[in-house]
Amino acid sequence: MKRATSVLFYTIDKAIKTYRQFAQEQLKKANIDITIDQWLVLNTIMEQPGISQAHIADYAFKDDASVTRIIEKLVEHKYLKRNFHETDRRMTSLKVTIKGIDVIRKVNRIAVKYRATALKGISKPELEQTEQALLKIIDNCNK
Amino acid sequence: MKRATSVLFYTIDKAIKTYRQFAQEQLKKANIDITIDQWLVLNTIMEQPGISQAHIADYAFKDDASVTRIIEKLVEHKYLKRNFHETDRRMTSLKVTIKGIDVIRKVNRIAVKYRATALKGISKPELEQTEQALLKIIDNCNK
DNA sequence: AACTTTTTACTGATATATCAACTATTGATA
DNA sequence: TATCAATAGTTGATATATCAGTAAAAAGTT
Repeated sequence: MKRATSVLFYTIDKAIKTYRQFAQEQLKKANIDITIDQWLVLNTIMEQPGISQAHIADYAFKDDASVTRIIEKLVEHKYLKRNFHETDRRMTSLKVTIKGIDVIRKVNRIAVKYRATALKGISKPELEQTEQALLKIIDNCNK
Repeated sequence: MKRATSVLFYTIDKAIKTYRQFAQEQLKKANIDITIDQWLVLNTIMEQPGISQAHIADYAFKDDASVTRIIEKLVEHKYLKRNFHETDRRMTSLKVTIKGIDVIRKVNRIAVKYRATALKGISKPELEQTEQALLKIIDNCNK
């Protein structure tokens, strides 16, 4: 981990890992039995009912295979019900259960707080500039 | 993925994943048979001969267990030799092989380029501000 | 309608992350 | 020195990421 050009990527990596650990810890403390990634997928389905797994993958920036397996876990936990799609038999029909709705509510309540904690002391312009820089990196890597 | 506070973490996650994919792709194109994480560990040992696995974990921000397994892969690939430490028998003595030195050289040559590509169009002050914001997040999550 | 391409999802293999439990060794201390 | 605590590393279990390959269905084309 050296100077200037290389160190930023190291810091990005460390920041997201630290944040994830922090977030997961907050959920554990609140006795909420779900991983951050599972929540992300579940919440995506909640917000966009009828969404396909491929679109979940796009939206949550995950691999198709990961989405398939995360959905398996969500079904095991009874946060989600999976059925065949009525008109397109390639697709699955995904329905968040009452238990799933409940866990999302709980997570969201806590998430608002820990996100604020994680961003404390960073001004809005700074946040925006940071986001812009990251978007630029994403763009640069996609060419 | 909603407004203001939550979106940044999503962007951070996406940025580091996109960058990793991009970097890994560059190595593949150059026919270099090593993963980014393996390189990170190997390079750390190269730069700090005699370093313990625990310190590698700290330095590369990885889990102890991950370091153990990454080192296994590096030994399998013959990039690294592992022996018992002479004075402290709990520790391992890690030596980068000629083949290891060679692969590090190759990666470093390419890494300089792809890092520059990934950061193209972002000014030095912007980079520094971005880094500061990320460090602040890390700090906030560690309290 | 027959054929081809695309889409959707799943599966297998491998790599890494994370947490917890564990062994062996060393260091501290009573 | 006998005991206890700390350190270094490994291992197992589980979750996720990534890539490649595959099957089934749907959509497009001739």
